Amino acid sequence: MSPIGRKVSTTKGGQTKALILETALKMFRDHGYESTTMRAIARKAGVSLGNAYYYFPSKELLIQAFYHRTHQEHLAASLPMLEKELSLKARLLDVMRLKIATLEPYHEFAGALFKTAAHPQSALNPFATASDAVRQASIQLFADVVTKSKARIPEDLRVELPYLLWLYHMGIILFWIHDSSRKRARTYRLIDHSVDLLDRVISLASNPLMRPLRKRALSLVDELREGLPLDSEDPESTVEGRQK
Amino acid sequence: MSPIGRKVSTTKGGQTKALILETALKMFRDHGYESTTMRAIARKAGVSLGNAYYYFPSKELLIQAFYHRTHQEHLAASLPMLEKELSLKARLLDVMRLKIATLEPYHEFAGALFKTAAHPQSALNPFATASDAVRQASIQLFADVVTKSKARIPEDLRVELPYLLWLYHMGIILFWIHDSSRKRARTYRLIDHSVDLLDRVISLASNPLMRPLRKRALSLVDELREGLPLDSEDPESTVEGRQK
DNA sequence: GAGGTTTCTTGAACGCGTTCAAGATTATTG
DNA sequence: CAATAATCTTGAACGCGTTCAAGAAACCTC
Repeated sequence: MSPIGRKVSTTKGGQTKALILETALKMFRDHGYESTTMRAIARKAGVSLGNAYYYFPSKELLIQAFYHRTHQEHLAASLPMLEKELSLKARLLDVMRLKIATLEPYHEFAGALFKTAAHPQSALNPFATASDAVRQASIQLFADVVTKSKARIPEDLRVELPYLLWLYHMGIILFWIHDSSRKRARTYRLIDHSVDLLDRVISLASNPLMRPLRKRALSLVDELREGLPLDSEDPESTVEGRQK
Repeated sequence: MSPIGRKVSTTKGGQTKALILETALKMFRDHGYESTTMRAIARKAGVSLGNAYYYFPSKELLIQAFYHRTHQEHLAASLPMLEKELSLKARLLDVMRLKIATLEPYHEFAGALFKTAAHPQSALNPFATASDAVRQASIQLFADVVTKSKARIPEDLRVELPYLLWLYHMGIILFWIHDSSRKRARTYRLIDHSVDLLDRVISLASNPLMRPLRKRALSLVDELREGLPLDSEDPESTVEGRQK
C-alpha cells in the first residue's frame, strides 16, 4: 500500500524522534538490547533522558519501531521477486530467505525482541492489537506469495494459507533466534527442507480425497484465529496509521 | 522415576530456601510476576533481601523452580490415567487437559514465564541446557503417552512422536496464555479439536503409502532437534538431580 | 507583537533487580 | 573446648527503566 521509503518528517519533533530511533537501532545492533540503556541512547543522540521518553514512552516501543522498519525492508527486498511468475514453492523460499537476511544484522537484538513478543500483556506480542498493523501487513505479504502463484489450491485452503504461512514464518524466526551455527546455516537448511515439505503437504491437502481432513484442519485454524483481534475498529489502521 | 512428594529438606538452609520459594509462588499466583518484588517476597518470608538472593540468584530462577513444581504436579495427576490402557487419542487428550488444569492457578504468572522462556540468553528457555532436566522429563511423559498406547505406529515416527507432542503441547500453552475466554473454554476446545486432528494425521502418516512424505517430515524434525542440547553430559540429570 | 496554547525538553527522583563486603551462625577438626 | 572453615544472613549501594513537575520553545490568534 504505502511506498517503502522512510518518511523523513520535516517537523522538529519528527526529526528528533527519527534521530532517537536511528541512534537506538544502531546501538541495539552493535551492543544488543539489554546493554543499550535509555540513558546511553539519549546521550548519544544528544537529547535528555526525559526527551527520549517523550517520543518512546517505553524501551519496548523502540522494538515495535524495529518491527515496522524491518518489515518495510523485507517488503522492499521481496517486491521485485514477487512480480515474477514463479511457483508457490519458489516464491515462499525466496521470501523466507530474504526475511532472515533482512533480520540478520539484528540477530542478537532479536532475541530480546521475542522475549517481549511472547508476553501477552506486552504491547508488541504479535497476537495483540498494538502490533496489528505490522502483522496484517506481514500476513498480506504471504497473501501475495499465494495469490499470484499459479498453484492450484482449493479455495478454503487458499483463504487460510497466508495466515498459516505467517505462523510458519514466526516459527522459523524462533528457530533462527536460537541458531548459533555459522552463517546461520542451520536456519537456511531448515527453510529449504520445510518449504519443500510445506509444498508437498499443500499439494496433498489439495487432493480431493483429502477434503474431509482438510476441512477439519481448517476449522481448527478458525478456532485458533477466533480470539485474536482480526478486526481493528480503527478503520485507518494502516502500517503508517498507528504512529500515535 | 522419583516419587512425587515434595522433598522437604531438613537442613537449615534447605528450609529457608523452601520457605522463600513457597512465599514467592503464592505471591506470584495472587499478584502476578511483575508486581511481586523480590523485596516483598523477602519481607513476607521474614528474611532479608540479600538472603533471598543467596538462594535464588535471580528472580528468573524462581520461575525455573515453578517449572519444576508444576511438572511434578502434572505428572502426579497424569500417572493414574497413564496406567490404564487407552487409545493414544484418549491418553493425549487427558494429559493435555490435566496440563492446563495444573497450570490454571498461575495463568497470569505464566505469561511472564513465557516472556523469559522465549529468550535465548535466558537460563529458562525451554530449548536451553539449564531447563534440560524438566524438559527431558516432560518429553518423557509424552513418551509414556505413546509407548503404552496400542496404536500401530511405524517405528520411525514412534521415535520422534514424544518430542513432536511436546512441541505441540508448548504451542497449546502459548495459546492458553493468550486465552482470556471464560474458564479457558477456547483452550479446551482447541485441545479437543487439535487432538482429534493429530490422531487422524498420525493415522494417515502411518499409512504405508505415506512413507516417502513421512520420511521427509521426520528428517525435518531431525534438523530441528540437531542443535538443541539432546544429551546432558551429566549422567544423573534426573528431574531431581539438577537441584544444584 | 502581546497573550495564550500547544509542543517539546529537562533532570531530579522513585522503585526495581541485583551485587557485595561484612558480619553472624553453624559445622568440622585437632 | 578452642580454632578454623563452611555456610548463612544482612543492608547499603549501584545502575537500570520509568515518571513527573517544571520550564523553554514554537506556534497560533487577534
